[in-house]
Amino acid sequence: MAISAARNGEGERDAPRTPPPVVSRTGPRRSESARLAVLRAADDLLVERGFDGVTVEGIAARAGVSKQTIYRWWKSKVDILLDTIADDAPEALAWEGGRGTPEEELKAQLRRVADFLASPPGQVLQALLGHAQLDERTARRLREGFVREQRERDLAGLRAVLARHAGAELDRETGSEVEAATAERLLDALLGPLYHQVLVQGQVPGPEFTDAVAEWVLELASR
Amino acid sequence: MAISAARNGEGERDAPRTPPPVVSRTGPRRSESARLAVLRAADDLLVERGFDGVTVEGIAARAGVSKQTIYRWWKSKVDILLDTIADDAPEALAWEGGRGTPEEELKAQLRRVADFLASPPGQVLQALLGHAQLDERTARRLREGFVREQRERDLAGLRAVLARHAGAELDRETGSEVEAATAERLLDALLGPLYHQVLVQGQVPGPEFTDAVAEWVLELASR
Amino acid sequence: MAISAARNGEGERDAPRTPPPVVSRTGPRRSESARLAVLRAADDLLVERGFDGVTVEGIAARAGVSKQTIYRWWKSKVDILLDTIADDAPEALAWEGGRGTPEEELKAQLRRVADFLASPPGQVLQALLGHAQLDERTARRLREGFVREQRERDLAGLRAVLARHAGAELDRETGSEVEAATAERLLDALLGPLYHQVLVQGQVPGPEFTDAVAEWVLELASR
Amino acid sequence: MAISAARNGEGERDAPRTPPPVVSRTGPRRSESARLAVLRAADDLLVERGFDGVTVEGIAARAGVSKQTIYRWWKSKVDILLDTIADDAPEALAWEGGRGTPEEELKAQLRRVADFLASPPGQVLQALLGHAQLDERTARRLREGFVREQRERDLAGLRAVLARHAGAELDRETGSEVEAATAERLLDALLGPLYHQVLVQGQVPGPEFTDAVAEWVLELASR
DNA sequence: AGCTAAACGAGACGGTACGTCTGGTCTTCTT
DNA sequence: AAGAAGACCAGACGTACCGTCTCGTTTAGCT
Repeated sequence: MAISAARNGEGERDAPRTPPPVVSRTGPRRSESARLAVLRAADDLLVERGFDGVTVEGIAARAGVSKQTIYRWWKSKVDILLDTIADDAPEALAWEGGRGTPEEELKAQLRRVADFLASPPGQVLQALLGHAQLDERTARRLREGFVREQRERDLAGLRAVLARHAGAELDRETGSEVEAATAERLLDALLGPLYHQVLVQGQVPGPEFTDAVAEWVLELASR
Repeated sequence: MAISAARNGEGERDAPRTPPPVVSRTGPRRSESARLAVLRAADDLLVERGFDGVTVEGIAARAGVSKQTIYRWWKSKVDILLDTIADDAPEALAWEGGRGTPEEELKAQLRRVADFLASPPGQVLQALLGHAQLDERTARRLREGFVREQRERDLAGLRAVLARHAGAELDRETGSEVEAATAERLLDALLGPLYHQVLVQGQVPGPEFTDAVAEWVLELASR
Repeated sequence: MAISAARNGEGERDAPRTPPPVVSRTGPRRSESARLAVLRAADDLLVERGFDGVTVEGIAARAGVSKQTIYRWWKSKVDILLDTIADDAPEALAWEGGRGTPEEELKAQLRRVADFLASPPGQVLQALLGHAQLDERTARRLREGFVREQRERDLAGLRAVLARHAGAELDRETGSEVEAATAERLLDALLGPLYHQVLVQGQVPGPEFTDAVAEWVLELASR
Repeated sequence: MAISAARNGEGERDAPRTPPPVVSRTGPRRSESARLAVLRAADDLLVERGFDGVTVEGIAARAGVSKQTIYRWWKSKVDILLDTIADDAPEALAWEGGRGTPEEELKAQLRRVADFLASPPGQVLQALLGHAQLDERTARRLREGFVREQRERDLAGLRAVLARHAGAELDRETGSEVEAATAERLLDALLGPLYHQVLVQGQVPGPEFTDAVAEWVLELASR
């Protein structure tokens, strides 16, 4: 729900970010096939050769597109990679509300995040998170864009689950809604260990890890 | 304790990893002042201009040293940065056992980690963790070196604290020693949220955050 | 006289060289204002910024015309410049027969050539002659077009002057008409030093230079 | 004679024009083989593909040298071409004093110039003269360098021939030395027609042309 | 008064070369 | 032998124009 709303709000967002042309204009429109070929090529190169193996020239060559076409629409290879996750990540990381018990849902969601991080788009995200440590501009764009949006989706999803969880546990009490600051910290408790494993230890943990973390978070949520 | 032992074992480790020259030799020895100037210059440049602003040529220029001298002793700028944290991090991240209650000690330790991450050597570590996402070689060297060693120190420290905590809570029970796998997960629960804040959200959280996390970990440890 | 004939024959020559449309047609005709704006812009740019400063895009921008409009009517910027001199040069370089003595006429003509070379259209010619050294296609078009035609006009003009000169000198002799090959060489003797000064030495010589050359040519013509 | 003197004065001139290093310096010296490979490649490319076919990248590729090495020593491809003629032209255009009669010597010299212009280095000169019409910087460098120096050599050579010619004609008269300004103009009369043919008409004339011009110049020199 | 075809503006696109930058390696001289 | 100096190959960077190619819009003449 939150997701489809979000999708509505950003449907064309990966297309040129210029505001809709107020005056009618003439001439050819941006080539959608070129755009997709570039995103595809960047993604492939990153998985195949790693971040340093992604070069604008390499993308251009593999996408069958000229360098200038890339520079017309993107400022850097980082911009391109940001677009690829903007295309792929939101649906892969969407909360699927209301399937099974809260515990089941939370475990499923955390597994989904782990699976995503292991997938090609997830590798792109890892690389961008890495580059964000090295480059302030990348950091800002990533955090003000994807990270912030995803965090909002995650907060909404988590709070929904916790509300159901609290309701099921004691449906007579009043304090149904989780306090905002608490939800933030519980989200960190949920995602932190996973990202720590991935970014610091360099491995995507399996279900036994994510399931245990999910259980802990529910325990902590119950005080 | 564990730390000073580690220090003994790695005293010159940041110097060239070649085994000590067995046969006597002639000619000038490696210039220690050059080595320090290089490490210093690399650190300064990273803080001032960020990772991309650190170049071997730039380090050479600022350290008043020739490029070849750097390449003679280090393979890359990453090697240099690895050396700088090997010098600084272990003591900054050492567990100071037995001061106050277990809870106080755990909170203090987590604050110490946060403070370290905000300090110049911590920025170097952040940058290296970032670069490790982009470069397999860096990832291996960092994780097989500093990350592994620090994790061992952290595990030992955490288990000591938990033992004290368990003992204080119920000193009649048998299960004093925390199970290894559980300690690993509790360590992730302790450090994960902090690293997540730093690496993903891009901000070093304050004491209210780290204290809350430390409390949760103790809660979880008590089942 | 010969000139006006030539002008008749090439009046629209700078317009598209396509044969007149046999079938009747509809739609707008070529915009004369666009054509003039382009020629004007090209000329201005060449004088202001030199040959390399003349770009098709620059011409289009300054003329307020689209690139495609230029490429519809000209194949290259060289084509445009060729058109500008085809418009201007023939009259500026015309021989004005029968004013004063042969010597006066010859001197006046050579001064006129020098003046032309110093004028904006003359700079265009210099640039085209320069470019002809670098580009075979330009060389052919320039030499088969303007250069050949101008040479014919010059030969005719010179022979007329020499005929008058010979007649005045010894009007009893038979050999009035100058032999064709000789006239060619005398023309080279007349123009060569001037062009040499301009193209090799890089300066347009003054009247004392051109007058002396003209005198010499008359001397040589008298054997 | 004048030539060998000139050669002495410019022996290393094509090497880096920086003054001899006053302070002793260390490190590798400029690679002479790279320098020669570059000059050679530029010359070849010009003859094979024309001026526009000469690109810095193409030269680098053919010479087996990196672009940076070229840009370290030359500012542009024009600089490289200037060096190639500085290497080749002076000897090809040297006056060989005192062989045969003045007339024979003058004819031989003019033929030599024509032959040079038809040779590969002569094509380079043509191209540079062409480019000098298009680019002020090239013009200055060419004229202040090679053109000026060659003109001095030519003036000396011509004056020597004319002196012999005047002496042979009337060895009792006083006015042996030709006046400077006159020599300049006679040189223009000698070279002008040839360069005019080459640069404007686009063809290198044969001996019948150059011989006739040489004869005329001697005639004019005799008043 | 339409109809229709050309001319035109705007500008996206694949290319090619530019001149700059840094990375690592290697060579030469000095200490 | 270590070190300073710096030449060298390699290759990506981001820019500038090129000449070609759609697109819609505007404008004449012809029905």
